[in-house]
Amino acid sequence: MSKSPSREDVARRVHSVALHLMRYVRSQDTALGVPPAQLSALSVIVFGGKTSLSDLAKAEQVRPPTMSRIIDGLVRSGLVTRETDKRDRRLVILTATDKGTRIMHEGRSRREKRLVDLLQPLVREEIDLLDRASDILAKELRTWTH
Amino acid sequence: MSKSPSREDVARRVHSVALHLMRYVRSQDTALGVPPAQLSALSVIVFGGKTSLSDLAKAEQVRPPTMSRIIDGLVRSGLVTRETDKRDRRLVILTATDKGTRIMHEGRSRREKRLVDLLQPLVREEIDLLDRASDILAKELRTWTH
DNA sequence: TCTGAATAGTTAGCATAACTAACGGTTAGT
DNA sequence: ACTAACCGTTAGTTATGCTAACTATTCAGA
Repeated sequence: MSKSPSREDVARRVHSVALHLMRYVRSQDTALGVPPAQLSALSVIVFGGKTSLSDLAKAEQVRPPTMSRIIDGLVRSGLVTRETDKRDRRLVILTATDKGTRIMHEGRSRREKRLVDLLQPLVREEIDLLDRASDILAKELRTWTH
Repeated sequence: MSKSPSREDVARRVHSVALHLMRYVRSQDTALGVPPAQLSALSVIVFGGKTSLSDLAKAEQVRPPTMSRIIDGLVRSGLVTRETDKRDRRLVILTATDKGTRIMHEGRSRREKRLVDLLQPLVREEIDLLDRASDILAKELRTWTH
């Protein structure tokens, strides 16, 4: 029977693991030729559907000017289209192109493969445990971000 | 009894949680007035002790020229000192100043507090579960990075 | 021992990405 | 109709990533 760890200990470990995990999966993204911030924004556009620029900026926790230039890059690469909303002409509506959608799915697939490789040696019980741990953290993160 | 999730599902959830968790804790770092890459490098110098520039670059998964400039910033802010090794005069030895050490500990404490806040509502069993999950992932990450 | 290869770090030049401040165009409220 | 609020862009600064090319130092072999 091992001693129960303190919240501080667990916080430290969870933080360290999250940090290294992100480094581990991000190494796959360079193959796509799309810079990280653009890739992240594209992901929201593809999987979240059409959005305005401000909403996207909020979702990515970035200021509007920053998002404006990220979109510049995506439009220049033909991955996203920019159009003004008919109802409210102040709004900019972003839509992923076919090319953008294709690249995003490829990227997602690459990252997932990489993570699945990592989880490969784990047994059923460990996989289930990771799933429950993810759920717990996801639930708490939702209460803090919304 | 709920159905066991596939490795792909778990990979997706773990990835998503790690992503949001990093965003959540990083929001605390702006208060320190030290940019993210510099903070990360400083962390290695403070907690890992003296290192050469190349070793630091490897640890941070960055090219030497990039690390050289990150160190420029840390030296300019008086958080780190640069000196050439006596034995091998090609090497640059980085050491954290008192100010650098102080700031690093403050940053670590802020991040941990933030994470402890997140974990606050969780019960004992959930904390233990997160601890085991961290251990599992940490172990797998070690086999892939070393 | 001397000469050439390898290693460590820096400099220069480029692209991406973050910020604030300031601005123009659009909509909404009184 | 006027004013305030809102949305997005432009301009300018700083930070961070890369490759290529360079200097200085060390090492290895003839």
